[in-house]
Amino acid sequence: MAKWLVKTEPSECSIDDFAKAENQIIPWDGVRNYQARNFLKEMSEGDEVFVYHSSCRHIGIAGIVRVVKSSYPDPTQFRADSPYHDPKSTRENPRWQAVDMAFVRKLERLIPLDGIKSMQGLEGLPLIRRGNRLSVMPVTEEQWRIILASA
DNA sequence: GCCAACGTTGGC
DNA sequence: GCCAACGTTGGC
Repeated sequence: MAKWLVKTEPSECSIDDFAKAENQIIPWDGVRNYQARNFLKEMSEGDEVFVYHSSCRHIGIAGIVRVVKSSYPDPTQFRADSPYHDPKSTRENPRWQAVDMAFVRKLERLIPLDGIKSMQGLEGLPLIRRGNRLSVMPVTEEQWRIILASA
């Protein structure tokens, strides 16, 4: 079972939104970066995912969700009224993918970015690499264990 | 295929 | 609000 991390602005979609959502499921759509999309395609049902809150007051990992539906064409790319609309994408050859994720739990205390940066053994984690902008990334079992051990 | 210009991300 | 870093676009 693979592990992942996704970034989100909590004003858009937070771990609390997962807890409150119908069936506690939210489609993870609107990803418009090829590298991130390729990781979405690799996700399988049951994979666990850290939810990282970015661009906000308390930056860090706030909770855990789980993939409940593996990748499918992101419907927002076809909607002319969506901010995620991509006029170059077609139904026959869709560019962008989404997955469905479900709430697992909120961490009792957020794991702050500073803490993550100071942990030993996370050197390979894209999140803490300088200038990194990847919004969907793999997390190794070892990295997952190290991060959770601090929670 | 190169690369400058531009828009976006995201921490501070 | 600032700005460094990065990805994308488009002219050539």
